[in-house]
Amino acid sequence: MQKPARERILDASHELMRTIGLARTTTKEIARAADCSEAALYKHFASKEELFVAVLKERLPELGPLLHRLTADPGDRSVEENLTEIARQAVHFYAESFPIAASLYAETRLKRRHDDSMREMGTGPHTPIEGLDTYLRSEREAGRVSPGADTFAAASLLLGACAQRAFAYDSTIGKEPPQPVDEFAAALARTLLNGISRPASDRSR
Amino acid sequence: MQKPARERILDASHELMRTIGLARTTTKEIARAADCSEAALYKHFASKEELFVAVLKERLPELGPLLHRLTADPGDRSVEENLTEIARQAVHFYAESFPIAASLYAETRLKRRHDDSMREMGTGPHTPIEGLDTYLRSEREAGRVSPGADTFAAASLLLGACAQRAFAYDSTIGKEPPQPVDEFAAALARTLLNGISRPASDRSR
DNA sequence: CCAGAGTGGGTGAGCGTTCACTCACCCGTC
DNA sequence: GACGGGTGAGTGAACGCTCACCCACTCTGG
Repeated sequence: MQKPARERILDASHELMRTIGLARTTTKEIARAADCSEAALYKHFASKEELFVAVLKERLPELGPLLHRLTADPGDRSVEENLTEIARQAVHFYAESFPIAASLYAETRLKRRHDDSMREMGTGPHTPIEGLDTYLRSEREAGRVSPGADTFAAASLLLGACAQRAFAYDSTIGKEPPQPVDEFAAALARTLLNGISRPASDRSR
Repeated sequence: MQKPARERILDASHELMRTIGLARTTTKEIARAADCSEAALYKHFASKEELFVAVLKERLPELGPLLHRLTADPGDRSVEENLTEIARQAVHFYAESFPIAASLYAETRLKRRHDDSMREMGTGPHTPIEGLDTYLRSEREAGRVSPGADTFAAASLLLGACAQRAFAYDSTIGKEPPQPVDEFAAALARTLLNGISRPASDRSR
């Protein structure tokens, strides 16, 4: 036996939730994947629901650190480079966490418990947006972003696009995605910065 | 009895899926809500899974019509007004359809069936993006959008933000949303059009 | 004209299966 | 000898689904 059983159980649950879905992730399947008995699950977790809450709390990745780092120290990269990097990370983050987070909608009881535990920790699905909002505000104060910019709207746009990609294009599994991640991220950052309206100086044409 | 049983069953299933979640929507609950026997369900649908597929196909709203209408005839409203209206509709669309669509991730078998039936109909979660992309391209050709604009990125940004709002802020039920829908939609459209970078003419300050 | 067969929509009871969970018991380590 | 960590064999409940049967209505042949 390699890792301690608790870790193996969490890993196995996480993997099953991602692949066969929350509903089909039964105690029997978890036990088989974690190479232990069903009874062993209950030595480590009081109930299946508590096991799931633990998976959500201990296995889902976070986007916060990157955003905090950039806010604290924007570095010498341009805003566009920073936004591109954020978009790249966000695409990965949502691709990994979205399927599991989404499946909570099938079990509203479990979802409520998870929401509560999130609220206690002062976090939730809205915190990446607020983190990016904060970063953009600091760039605005540094004069690297337009003074009139709506930073919350901008944060919603960028992260929304990344999250949407996770579920709008996973049904097309097998086919390649419409655009490589790097290209997609760069296009988002560029478009968000420049806007799409015809420049005023160009209106006469 | 009012409406035909088939309709009552579809309505009841739809309502239950929204409120208590896909997993807790059992045949017994559906029968009770539709005011008929469990056996009656199977007179109208071959299996529970087929019933769900029917609900998804016949009860989920669509965003396509608005987008096609605007593409065919942009009308005399400005691009910003049109984008604001699209964002408003999209927020409602996603708020209604997202919880159910998301819960499919809990049942990957069912999700695959739904994906297949979507593919046959030539539609899916990516079609609103493509529809908006088409609309923006037509505006670009009409010269009302910057020639260099990446219309796909822009479409991803706008609709992504609307979809994200549906799940990033529904765990905060009880509290009011961070921003009224109309205001949010207007801010998104404005930000997307103008961008957030400091204007070139302003770089000297 | 009308007996009677067929049909669409409905039911109550209950089938087999699977689920989350428990219990009595076991074994190596302080 | 207490105890943390593990097991195999269950348990009751809940699930999706089926079965035999029922009723109201429509069609049809003598």
